[in-house]
Amino acid sequence: MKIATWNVNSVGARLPHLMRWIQEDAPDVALLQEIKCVSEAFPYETIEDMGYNVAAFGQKSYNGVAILSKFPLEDVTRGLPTFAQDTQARYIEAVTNGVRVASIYVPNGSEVGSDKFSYKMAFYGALGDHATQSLSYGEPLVWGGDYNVAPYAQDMHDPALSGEPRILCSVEEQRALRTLISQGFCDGLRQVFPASQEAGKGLFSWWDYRAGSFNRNKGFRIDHLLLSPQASDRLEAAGIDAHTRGWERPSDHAPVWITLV
DNA sequence: ATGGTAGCAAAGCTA
Repeated sequence: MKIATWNVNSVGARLPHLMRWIQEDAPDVALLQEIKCVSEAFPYETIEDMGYNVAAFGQKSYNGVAILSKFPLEDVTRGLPTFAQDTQARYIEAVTNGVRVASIYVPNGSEVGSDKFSYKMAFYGALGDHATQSLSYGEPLVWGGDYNVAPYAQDMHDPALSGEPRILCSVEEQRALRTLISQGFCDGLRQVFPASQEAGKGLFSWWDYRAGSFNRNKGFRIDHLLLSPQASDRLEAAGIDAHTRGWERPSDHAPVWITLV
């Protein structure tokens, strides 16, 4: 069972890429972020014709998340249950083929110390509360998404940025993501590619559109798949489809995937 | 170096 997460940066603008990637990569489950459209505007027919069930939770112009699956989608939840006051579409959850999956778009945070940064930290707090509940059920759980944090120095093209007061890299953000993982998740990609080994170096999932970041491989690993123990026991393989970032008019993020036995 | 590019939507906001 292959489960992937991808921040597509507008499902409308990226539909040709999404279709090409689905055909080439054939994920069983795709967790999408930043669909940037209302739920009704999702290209359901196009994706359903490719053999997927779709559940979307969108909003106008910004944010928005979706789950695609070759298996039926059951028990769909839109919005973080522990963050009822949130007005932005950043979380959707469903059970598919016996695995409870979530597609998560953590706020970017803009600048460390800003109001948007406080919102990011509050979102992490709500995620932690929901994780406490979710992990208590002892189910296979895969939380995929754009967490907008590079948790360790090895997740940055320049390790010196780690802990610096800049967005994606700060001590506060790293603590928030590491604390979430410590509640009982495993970082799927790091499990397969330890940062201490050669294959674990230079694994990035996002490259800024500006300043030729991709061509210079100035990337960060901010998109993650977090697995409960019942999922990580079944972890077989993992990877990042970085080549999609080299396609014409790409998303600034690349798909991250795992397979479960 | 406070730039640089992309998407939405129609000027500025968000990333």
